[in-house]
Amino acid sequence: MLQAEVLKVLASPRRLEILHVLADGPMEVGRLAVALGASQPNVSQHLAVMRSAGMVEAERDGREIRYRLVDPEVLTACAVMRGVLERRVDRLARAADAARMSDLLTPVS
Amino acid sequence: MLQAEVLKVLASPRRLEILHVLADGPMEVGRLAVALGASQPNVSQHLAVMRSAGMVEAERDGREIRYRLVDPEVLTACAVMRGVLERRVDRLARAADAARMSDLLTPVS
DNA sequence: GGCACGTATGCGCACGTGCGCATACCGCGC
DNA sequence: GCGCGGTATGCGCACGTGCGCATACGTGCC
Repeated sequence: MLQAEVLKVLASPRRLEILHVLADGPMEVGRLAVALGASQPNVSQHLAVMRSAGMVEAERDGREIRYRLVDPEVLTACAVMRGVLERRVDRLARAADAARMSDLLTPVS
Repeated sequence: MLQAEVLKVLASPRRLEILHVLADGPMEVGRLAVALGASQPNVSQHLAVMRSAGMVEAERDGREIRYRLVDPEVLTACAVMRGVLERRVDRLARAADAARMSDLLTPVS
């Protein structure tokens, strides 16, 4: 399952944040670190992971290095995942409502 | 990032295999274990993870328990991921070709 | 009730990984 | 060359997690 490799890279809150920030356009490491409230080495490390996964590209600009998404399609995948998540939340909410309903019907359970 | 929770569940080779097997219809734990060549406790554990993530549902049938996908949309997400993966492989292949080309042009690098 | 089958759970271990920290590398300006 | 800002790398630790194994639970059958 090669997909697992891609998914492992995405299965990290920090990297997902990086992904969403880079969705609005390329950005340098330092600014990313500030935007995420994380340390620079940490961001750099995550970017290295995403880079070796072919998910982002690095481009040098003077002393700074700008990272950008290689395949914006990953955002589509994230959107689909978000849909799955939302439907799951809806189901949970509905289940909670149903539970409350049955509470009303049988107050002394 | 709630998405990370969903992605963590998917970021496992075994669970992806389970996902794809269940894509062809509900199945019992034992048959899943055989199909995957994994131990029954292991499969049961992964199913528990996917179940508490709201990804699969369990239905009792006699002594056996049949699991099925809750939201087939996750398969769509997997398909998108697969597309991302394939494009990545293509890029790598292209890069390899380019490298071979430059080797031909500059044999004594 | 006892038994066999299918499934779930608890435990221990090995391994991967995210983080902070210190530090090395690199390119620019003086 | 030297210092400085920007980035990458190495190290150690704490934590989560997948696995095998043994075992408990639950269900149908005799």
